[in-house]
Amino acid sequence: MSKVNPLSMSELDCPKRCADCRLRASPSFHRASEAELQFVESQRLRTRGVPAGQALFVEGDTGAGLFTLYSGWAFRYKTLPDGRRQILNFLLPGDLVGLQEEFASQSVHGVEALTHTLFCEFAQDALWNTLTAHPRLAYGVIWRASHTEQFLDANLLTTGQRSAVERIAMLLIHLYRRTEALGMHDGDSAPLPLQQLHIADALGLSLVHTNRSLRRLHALGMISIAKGRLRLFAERKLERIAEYYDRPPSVQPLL
Amino acid sequence: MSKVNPLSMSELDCPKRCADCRLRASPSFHRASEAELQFVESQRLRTRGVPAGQALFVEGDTGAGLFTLYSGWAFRYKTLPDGRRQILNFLLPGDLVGLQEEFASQSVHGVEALTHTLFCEFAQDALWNTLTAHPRLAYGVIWRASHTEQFLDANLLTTGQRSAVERIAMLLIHLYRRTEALGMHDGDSAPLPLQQLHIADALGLSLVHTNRSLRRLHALGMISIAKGRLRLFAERKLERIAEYYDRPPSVQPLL
DNA sequence: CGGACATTTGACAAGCTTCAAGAGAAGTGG
DNA sequence: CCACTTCTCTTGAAGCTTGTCAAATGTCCG
Repeated sequence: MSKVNPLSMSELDCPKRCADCRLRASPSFHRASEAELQFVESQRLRTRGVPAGQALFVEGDTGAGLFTLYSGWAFRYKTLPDGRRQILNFLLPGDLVGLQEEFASQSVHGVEALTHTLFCEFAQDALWNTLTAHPRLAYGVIWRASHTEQFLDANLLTTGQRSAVERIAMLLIHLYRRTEALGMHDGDSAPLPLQQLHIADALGLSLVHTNRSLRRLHALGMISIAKGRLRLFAERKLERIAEYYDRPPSVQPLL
Repeated sequence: MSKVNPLSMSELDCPKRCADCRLRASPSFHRASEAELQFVESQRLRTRGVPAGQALFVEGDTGAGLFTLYSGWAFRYKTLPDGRRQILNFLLPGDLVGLQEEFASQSVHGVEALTHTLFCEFAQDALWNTLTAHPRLAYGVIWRASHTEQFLDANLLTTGQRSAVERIAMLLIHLYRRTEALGMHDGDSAPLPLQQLHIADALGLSLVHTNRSLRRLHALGMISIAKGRLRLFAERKLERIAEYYDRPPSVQPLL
């Protein structure tokens, strides 16, 4: 099960020094200066591991802090009182979560792990400290907030306007490319630790209909999902079905 | 047509000095220091008026800048190539738009005016200048980005999980409260310069079904929309229908 | 091997969309 | 100021995508 890829090492612990961070060794992330690294390290409280299926925090929690996902997969979600759940977006290594909690008395969404995950937790006033001490890092935070917003926009377009098959095509392309940009691919297959229920809840579809639509795409020979891995056999055709042509940025900032 | 309310004066021009800004005179916005006011003014390029139904910029435009909505109503949207349109959120005075364009080579959404609007346009490097010179203002920018994200989350929950009537109840409550927080109410009615098509496109519903659902809520005596004004007769009941209990912050930062 | 959970399939119901057309409101020009 | 045009709102009818209920098959793991 051990992988060479640094972004797949969910079983390994997070190093003490940010300078030794596996993420920062990846070409997918901006290089930080020595001073910035030291600063980030000073703002880092601890590492928190969350087993698959467990929550980092849930809706209504108070004092949920600011986190960077170090390894593994997770997702943000909101629920209605009767249990309906909407997955807002999926979190991959490097993603920042908890920015909204900075400005709200209690958390407005939950975060749950899909695989075993490690989060780096930052101090309560880390955002303000960053803003006053390291504008370049703060710029990165805004960059990230802005990109999350971009994906939420895209997802809103999806759930609001696209049909079931279009939605699924869009989500699969999106995740496929994000993992690709992070160097998580293995040959022509991407990791995909989602269950169909996650896909359904992310796209506003029922589980049954999600399954039927997935089968349809499979029957058309366009996709294959097996053993937690996703293969796209007709990326261009899927792109046209979904009318989705976005590509994730190849290099991202990291807090 | 002339109102006493400073936030309704779409027909009036924006003052030269930010210190004279009508928005800043409202208790809905944080007070800025003298230095901050001067700084913001130095970053402001000009005022741009956009007539109702016209675009501030459209998808694919390059070099769209950073704007604050000074007066009037507008909305952000995305479209699919076949014409389907999703309204992402509605913009009210004080709202910041164009942050995403800072980080993208071309704009990923359009902005269209619902009423006659005035936008304050900022310089290309205003964000970076703010970050380095006025962290408190930059904190406000992140606050705003975070709150937009919060609404997008809420809207995603809506389009993904709620039924037509629930969606409409949610949107009407949301807009009702936002206008209320801005002091735009007139007795028990709120301004609502939307057509049913806007409501439909914001919620991912067809125009016809939107109309039917609106009629239903009207027949139940819960709402009334007439002459561009919205009245809610059973706010609590609507709240329970939508399972939507959020309230907008009473005081917001302003760039 | 057994139990829990995920996926798959069938049948039916329902909510929503589409097509179509009339009624009302608002803007335009003579 | 009124006739004309155009846009918005409203309502009916039919059809389709999607949801719900139910149960079988497959898979993982102790």
